[in-house]
Amino acid sequence: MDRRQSIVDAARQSFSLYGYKATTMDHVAKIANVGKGTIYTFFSSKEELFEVIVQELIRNVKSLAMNALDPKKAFFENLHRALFAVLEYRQEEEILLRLTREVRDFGTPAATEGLKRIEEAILGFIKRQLELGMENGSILKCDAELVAFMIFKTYVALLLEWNHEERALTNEDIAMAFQRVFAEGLNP
Amino acid sequence: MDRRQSIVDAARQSFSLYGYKATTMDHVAKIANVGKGTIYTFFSSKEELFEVIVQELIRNVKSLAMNALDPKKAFFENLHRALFAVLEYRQEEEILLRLTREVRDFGTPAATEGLKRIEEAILGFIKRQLELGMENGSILKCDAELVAFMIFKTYVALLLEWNHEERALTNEDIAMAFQRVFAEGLNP
DNA sequence: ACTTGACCGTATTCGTCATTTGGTCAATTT
DNA sequence: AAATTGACCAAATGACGAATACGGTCAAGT
Repeated sequence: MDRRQSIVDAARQSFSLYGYKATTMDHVAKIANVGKGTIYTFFSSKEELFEVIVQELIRNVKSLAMNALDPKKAFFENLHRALFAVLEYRQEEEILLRLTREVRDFGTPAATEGLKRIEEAILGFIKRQLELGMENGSILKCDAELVAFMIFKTYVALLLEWNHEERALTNEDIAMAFQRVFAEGLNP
Repeated sequence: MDRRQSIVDAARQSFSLYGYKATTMDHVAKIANVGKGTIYTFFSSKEELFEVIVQELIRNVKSLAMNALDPKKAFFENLHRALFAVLEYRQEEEILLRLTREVRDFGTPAATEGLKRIEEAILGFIKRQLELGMENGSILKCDAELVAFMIFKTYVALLLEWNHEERALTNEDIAMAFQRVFAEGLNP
């Protein structure tokens, strides 16, 4: 295994366990079994190393979303499937949990920026699906950028902010609400 | 003017300027021109004093929402008018800005709880409007609690989190998006 | 009877010094 | 000659203890 990959793997591990701020380059070097200065032959800074990890996460998210789509299913069902897959990944991927907590607790600039980039990738995916949906007649014409934002924020709020203990939301609850509100609308 | 009201007014002023945490009872006493011990003849604790201010804010929010409704306008236009009024108030009322910032920066428990109570009052208003709308046939049957949550979270995200400098959102943009997505739906 | 502000235990803040960190580069290794 | 290392450095961060502040209390004063 080459050194660059060892360093990237070590960094991913450390960011996952300790977050961005508490990850030291000394520690990354030790995990990777290289001298600290060797890191700087591949990456100009801690931030650039983190950027590589963020790019990785973005690729994973996009891949997950694409793989959740099933050509035989309806537009909104697919959108729900993709979003659910992505947000489920976000709930399980250790490094994302870590970074989310760090941003919430400390507002670390690099972590904040990294998570923002990932969110933008998700929004971009939704926007493209909306545009495709309009082209092939699956949905009516709308402002794709704005609607993507609305859908995403609502979805995230449902998954992360809905806190009624007597009434937990199931995956089906969310899919149905999604269909009811965004697909069908509330007008008689 | 009675002492109790002086104390409440002084507290509102101090919470507005310094937030919950940095507001001291000594300072409130000085603004109100009373001895510190006098505060405790009316309120058993700092939290109880804060609670009175929160109740006030909730009353204001409810009143604003109700006053924005116009019987001659359509359901969603009214809902947008009420939400816009409430969130505009939230953007301008000094104490709410202060508390929001404090929760974001420090997560002060009392401030967090207070803002949550205000949010619940807004959600309650939306839910009631949805229920009334269903009763009089303005909207189709739906899960009022869940839909109120979705509408509110989307609205807040549009007002507070939409950050595209090349494309600021106007009141009309939001009203139209609201109508397009929640009222009409996206299905052909 | 009501009001006050000194007092108290606890919590918080602040200044200081010790330690750590990201990045550098001379020395060492390959 | 090229690649690697880890000691070093200035700046940043953290730990610690003393000083100060805070919410709540109540004896003294009005």
